[in-house]
Amino acid sequence: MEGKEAVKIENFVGSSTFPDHIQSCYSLQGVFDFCEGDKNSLGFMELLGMQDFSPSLFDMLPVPSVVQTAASNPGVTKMESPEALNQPATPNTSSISSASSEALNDEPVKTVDNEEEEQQKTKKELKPKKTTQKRQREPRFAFMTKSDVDHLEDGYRWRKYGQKAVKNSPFPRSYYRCTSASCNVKKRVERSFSDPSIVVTTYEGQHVHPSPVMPRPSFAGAASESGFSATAFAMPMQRRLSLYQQPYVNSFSPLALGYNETSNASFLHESRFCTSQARSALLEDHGLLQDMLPSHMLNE
DNA sequence: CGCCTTTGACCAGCGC
DNA sequence: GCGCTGGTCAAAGGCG
Repeated sequence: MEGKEAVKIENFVGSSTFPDHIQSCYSLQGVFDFCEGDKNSLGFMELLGMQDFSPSLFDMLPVPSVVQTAASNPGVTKMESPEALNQPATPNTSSISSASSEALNDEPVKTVDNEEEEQQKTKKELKPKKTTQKRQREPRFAFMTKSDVDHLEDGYRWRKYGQKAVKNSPFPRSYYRCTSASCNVKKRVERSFSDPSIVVTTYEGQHVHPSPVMPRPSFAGAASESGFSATAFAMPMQRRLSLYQQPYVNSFSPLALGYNETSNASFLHESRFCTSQARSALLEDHGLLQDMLPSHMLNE
């Protein structure tokens, strides 16, 4: 990913607890500005320490990335950084969230195995349950999506392993785990208390495998779901929203002007780019996109 | 039959 | 120490 697609993440203040963030993020209109291009700013992937994706995963995906227009409809489908309070603000971006610093590297790789074994031992003695070691936290990324469905299609297969009522929210929180063996990515899905139409998804961890889900012939860019080189990307979701989701149009996007949501796959993909300059850069840099976008879009 | 969801119980962390 | 809450487990059941 290039810096030109940097995410603008404003400083979040306050708690690091998720619910609080949901609140605060949601209320933060314009948390992400799409059009103020600071090409030097760090992009989302940089935040994640994934600078080696080239072209960026985002750009490879023709999938509708629902980008929220902070101006007209606050809080919808924004990426959040609920737990990235320590991350440097990265001016400029669109649908992105941020890495949680809380667990990024504080995980002493050291004797995790040993610890785990010990703990498993002790726990088995107590109860044949729970193999959790000292609750290690993976980097987490959260973002909001306006959607009717809770579980958004993101190209990966998930198994629901729990659901809990959340305090101060009438909506339960669902817990999903990537079904791929050896991939311990998890995600939590819940609806925003303040706006039930908004789904807050929190990814935790990074996929260590390509997206296993073959595309349903949904989008024009059906390749989307599979073409995703999910090398280590935990939250492709913002790029792969299913048709169930109400596409959110980034009103800042020049493409949005001539495109409506019916062509969401292409449009939304583009929606991150706010200036024609950025767009042309996109077209130059990412030939892939050219294959995927309707020609008339490219001409625009 | 395999995979998934549901759901109640359990556990750990945290605040009081 | 106790209670609350979030997170996870695992049995049971459903579905294709």
